[in-house]
Formats: sequence, structure tokens, C-alpha cells
Amino acid sequence: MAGVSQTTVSLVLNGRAEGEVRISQETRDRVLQVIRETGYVADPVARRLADRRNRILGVFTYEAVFPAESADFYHPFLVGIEECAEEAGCDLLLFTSAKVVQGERRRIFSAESRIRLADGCVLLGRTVDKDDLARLLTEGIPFVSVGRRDDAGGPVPYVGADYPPAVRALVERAAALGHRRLAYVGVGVGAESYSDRLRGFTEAVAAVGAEGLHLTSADGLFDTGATAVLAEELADGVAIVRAARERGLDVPRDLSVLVLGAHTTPVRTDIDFTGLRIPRREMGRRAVELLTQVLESGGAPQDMLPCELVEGSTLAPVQNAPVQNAPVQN
Amino acid sequence: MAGVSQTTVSLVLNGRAEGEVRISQETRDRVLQVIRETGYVADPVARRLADRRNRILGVFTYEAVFPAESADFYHPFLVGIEECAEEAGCDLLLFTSAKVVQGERRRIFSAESRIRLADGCVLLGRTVDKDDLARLLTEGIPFVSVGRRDDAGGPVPYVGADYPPAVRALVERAAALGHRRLAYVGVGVGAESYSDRLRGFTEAVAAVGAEGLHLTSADGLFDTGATAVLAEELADGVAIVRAARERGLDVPRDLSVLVLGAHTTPVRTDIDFTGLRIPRREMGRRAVELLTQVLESGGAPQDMLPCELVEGSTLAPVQNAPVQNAPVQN
DNA sequence: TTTTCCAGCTAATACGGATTATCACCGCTA
DNA sequence: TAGCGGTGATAATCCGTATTAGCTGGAAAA
Repeated sequence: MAGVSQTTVSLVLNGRAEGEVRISQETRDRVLQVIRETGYVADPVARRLADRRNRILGVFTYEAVFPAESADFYHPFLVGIEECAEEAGCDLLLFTSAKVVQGERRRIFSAESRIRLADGCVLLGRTVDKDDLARLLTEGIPFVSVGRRDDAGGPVPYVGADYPPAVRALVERAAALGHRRLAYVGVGVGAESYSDRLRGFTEAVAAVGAEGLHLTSADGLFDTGATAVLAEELADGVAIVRAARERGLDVPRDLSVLVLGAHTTPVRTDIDFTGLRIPRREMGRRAVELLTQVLESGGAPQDMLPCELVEGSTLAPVQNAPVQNAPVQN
Repeated sequence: MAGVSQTTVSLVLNGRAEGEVRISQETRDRVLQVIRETGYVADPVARRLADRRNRILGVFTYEAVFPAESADFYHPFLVGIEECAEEAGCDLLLFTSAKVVQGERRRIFSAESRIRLADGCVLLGRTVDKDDLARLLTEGIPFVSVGRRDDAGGPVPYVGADYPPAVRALVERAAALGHRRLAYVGVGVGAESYSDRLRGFTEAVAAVGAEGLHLTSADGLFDTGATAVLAEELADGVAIVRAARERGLDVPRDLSVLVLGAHTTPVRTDIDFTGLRIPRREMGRRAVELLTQVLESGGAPQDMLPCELVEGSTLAPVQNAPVQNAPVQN
């Protein structure tokens, strides 16, 4: 329509017509005019094929993102991811095509894996298959994990929540309020985020000279003599409080309960737990930032974001024990 | 690696090696073996370029989908969309690249519109620009709107909520409880969903022989003598109840308040409104179903899904007026 | 023996852009 | 008049796949 070649249109469209390659102002205007009239837009697919970039960022979760079961947990991450993708001018691709087979998890790599459709990918989830991580690395697929991951045949790019310092701060607070016997309830293994919490706990009790117990469930907790308990997840905290109340114990008067994470499974509760806040939205944002960095210059950047302490109302001084004179940490 | 041509791999990969074109079992096995070993996956981008199909469905909203402001409203739609996309084996592309310019809405068509990246697109939002719809139609871009839309230079494919019958049922209920003077509070124009509600109201009051008033806001409502009010949106309902209480009126004893829609803006309320339920999740599902239909056979399918009545507790018989003997509609 | 047929595979091409090397043209110089 | 340099545009090529027409060698048919 403008009487020029495809090349010329491409050059004009991409503003390449000013440096090395020259197109006269006249021709350029004519092309732009036609583009305006027809609303022509370069096919993004062809574009991607040619220059190996999509401006599409993939989001992979082993579970469905939206359904209520996990929505509350994933939502804040997605908010951050969306915000940052928007700023970066990228679209988000949700890998919903990988059907969740009965009783199994989604797989990143299947016969029809579409992971490569995107320029890079954000991995969301409590755990990620180590094999999957290794393969992502060996295949050179750019990605960033939301949540710290151990090496998988090489360093894994991630943005994690820095639990140890936050857990330590909580333990110090409890110690300052006279607690000398603390329990940690939760599996403490499996996901890196769990072991980080447990490690933080172990180190912290040692540092403050308190006694630390690790229980995998609330059972037996009340026989240990612990006056404060750190729950690995919100669900654990809720269960502990319920069990305590059934025994006629008051929280926090008789037992302080600190929660170390948001719910990953749906729990409805109005309890205003003392604990820490996982900076989920910030993690989402940061993951996209790191991903664009990986796309530009490669590497395996790793970043830990601090967890904020939540004041709450489930931590109190130990009963019948004088509060130490140590100042309350903040 | 298998000592065969790219064509052969393509044929094997797509199972085309059985009909017209033949590949020996031996060769096929060899190719499949190598595919298994290397984890080779056809580049979806090249694939799309070649056969014009992606198995990617786009989701376009004028506002950001995830942020809290609109999350509660959009979420149920997305649940349905994701479910159905998963069943269809499609990935979802969220068009986050179109930046929301200060004070403006996102645009479907911009200089860098990426709408064509997807095979087709689901449009989400209270309103959709008529120009955008017209252009989608003329450019032959497959899409389905969530929410009924008036023609835009041609019929628009959509799945909508069927307000009129539900509104009518509510009006009939109110009438059966003695209400003869009903008010509708809301703009009643702008979005098709609003005019549908108002139209349902107007027709219903006429049908039951009651008196109907249309107010664009709650101001002046209490001078009209209306004993029941239908609020266009949840926010309107909340405002009305608040205003009523400030005047010392009890809801529903002195004033019945029916709500005709979910919140599109965030409102926190514990009021158990009588009203109707927009089948959002179902609409999301249906939208994807219709979209796949459009992709396969074209056309502009339109579907209206029924709204469910919500019993609630804000509808009561008119005070000082005998309840009519008419049976309560259900 | 020559032709026909068919199974089994591949060369060539299309898809719609981005990129690069090249080309035509003009005015100017030697 | 041949040579030269700069300007403005384009032909050719590539990206990785799907598709189609065609090629090859050997067996069956003529």
C-alpha cells in the first residue's frame, strides 16, 4: 500500500530507520501513515521466531493458581508478578495446559511441555521437583524460583524469604519475656522454606541459651513443658490453639503461640497471631526483576527478602516466671 | 541424531505417520527414542507461525486482574476460565503488557498490540469499548466477551448473566410481601449489565402492577415512600443500609434492600443481602467453551446464564400492610 | 526387459517478520 | 568519462516448524 518493501516497513516500524540504515523522511511518513490507517501490527509470533524474544513471561505452579484452595496463598505473589510484568511491558503466560492428572502434580516437562513458549519463567510453589530444576538448568531455560531452592546440579536462581533472622528475632522476644523452653511444631523438612525456619529456630534457641524442642505435630506438645511454641504454618498454629483451649489453657497466658508462615492450605481464623509476614508481593515483584536480569545477562541471581515481624497478640510473658530484664528486641 | 530429516521428526511427532504419509515402525521407534532421550519439544512459536494455532487463550481486562481492588470481583471468573482452559489443554495469556497509563484504561489496540499472540481472547470487564469490539470483529480476531454486549457493527460473541428474569423474580417476591412502591438505585446505563438490571426492574414492576422509581443515588430515597429498594450494586446496597440506619430505620423491617450484583469495587460488609448471584465462575467456564467453538467454526455465539436468587435477610413484609395472598415465588 | 506401483522417506516451501549484504542512483571529482 | 562516496531502498536469508510434492529403490505386473 505504501509502495515499499517488507524490509522498509520493518525498519520504519522498529525505528531502525535512523542510524545505520537510512530511510527518507518522506518514505517513512508514508509508511507510518498507512500503518495508522490500517492499524497494522507486526505479528508477535513471527517476531518472536525471528529475534528469539516474546516479552512473554511464564508462570508455572504445580497447582492451579486461581481455585480457592490455594488462591489466598498464591494471590499476593501474583499481584507482585503482575505489577512488575506490567512495568517491564511483558505479558504473563499461565501454564494451565499441563493437566493436573488425578492425584498427581503438574509436570514442568511433559511430552507437550510448553515452557519454552515464554522468554523465561517464574516458578511458584512451596516445593519444586529437583529433577525439574536440574533440567531447567541444563536446558538453559531462563527461570527464577519464588522461594529459596537448594542447588540442583548448579545454583538455582531464586528470590526467597529470609526466615532465620526473623525466626531468631521471635525467639529472642520470647526469651526476653522469660520463655526458656520453646517448641517448634512442623515437619521442618521437605521444602527449603521449612528447613530454613527450623534452622533459624535451632540456631536461635542456642544463641539465647534456651531449650528447643522439635515436634512434627502438636501431639504431645503439652507434655513437654514448653511455654512458647513456634508453628511452622498458620494451620499448625490454629491447631495448636484449638488443642490448648480444649485443655483449658489460655493463649497466650498459658502458652504463647508464634506463627512462622502464611497458610498454604486454607484455614479460616480470626486469631491475631504473633509471628512473621512472608513478603509475598515483594517476592513476586523481585522474581520478575531477577528474571529480566537473567534474560539480559544470564547467571543465577539469588536474593533473600526480609520477613516482617507481626506484633499480634499470642505472645505473652511466661506465667509465674519473672520477665528478664533484657530489652525487647524489635 | 536419528539419522532422519526434520520432516520425518515432525511427522512422527504429530502422529501423521500412519495415514497418507508412511514411516516405518522401525524408523518411528528410533525417532521416538531420541525424542525421549533428549526431551526434544517442538518450538511452539514456530508451530504457531506454521499452522496458525497456539493453544494459547488470551485474557484481556482493562484493569489489572490481580490487585486487591478488583481481585474479589474478577477472581471467580478467572477460576472458571482456568478450569476450562485446563480441560481444553490451553495456556492462558494475561495481557499485562499494555500499561495502564495514568488515569486511562488499558487499550486492546495500541501500537504494540499483542492480542494476536493468542489463538483467541476472553474479554473481561464491566464495560468494553465499543470501538475495540468493532475492531475485533472487523479484524476477525476470535474473542468472547464475558458480559452481554450490544452489537458493535455486528453481533458480539458473549456469555452474559441473565438479569431480567432474576430481577423480576425479586420484584415479584417483594410484591408478594406487600411492597407496592419500589425503588431502583443505580445509574442504569453505561454498561449493558446495568441497563439489563434496570430494564428487568421496569418490566417487572409493570407486570406486577407496582410503582417503580428510578434513582441514580440513594439521596432522596427516603422521601419517596418506597418500602423496598433494589440496589444496582453491592456498594449501593451498603450505602443505602447505612443511610437508613442513620435515620433510625431498621432493615428490613422499615425498608427492604435487595442487591442486584456483586461488588465491582471493594466493599466490606457482613450484611446478608437478599438478591441475586451472578454466576461468575460458570460464566468464565462458558466463555472459554464458546471461544473454542468460535475458533473451530467461527460465528458469534451468545449465551445468557441464569442468576441464582439469594435468600438473604434484607427482605421482609411491608410494615403495616397485610401480606398479599400471592404465593412467594421461588 | 520395461513399466507400474508402492512403501518410505526427504527436498522444497510457506508462515511473517528481523537482519544483512547489496544494489541503483545521484552528484561530484580526477 | 571513468571512478567514487554517500543515500535510500531492497533482495536474500534466517528463525523452527508443518505440509506437500516428489524422489528412490525394489517388487510386481506387462
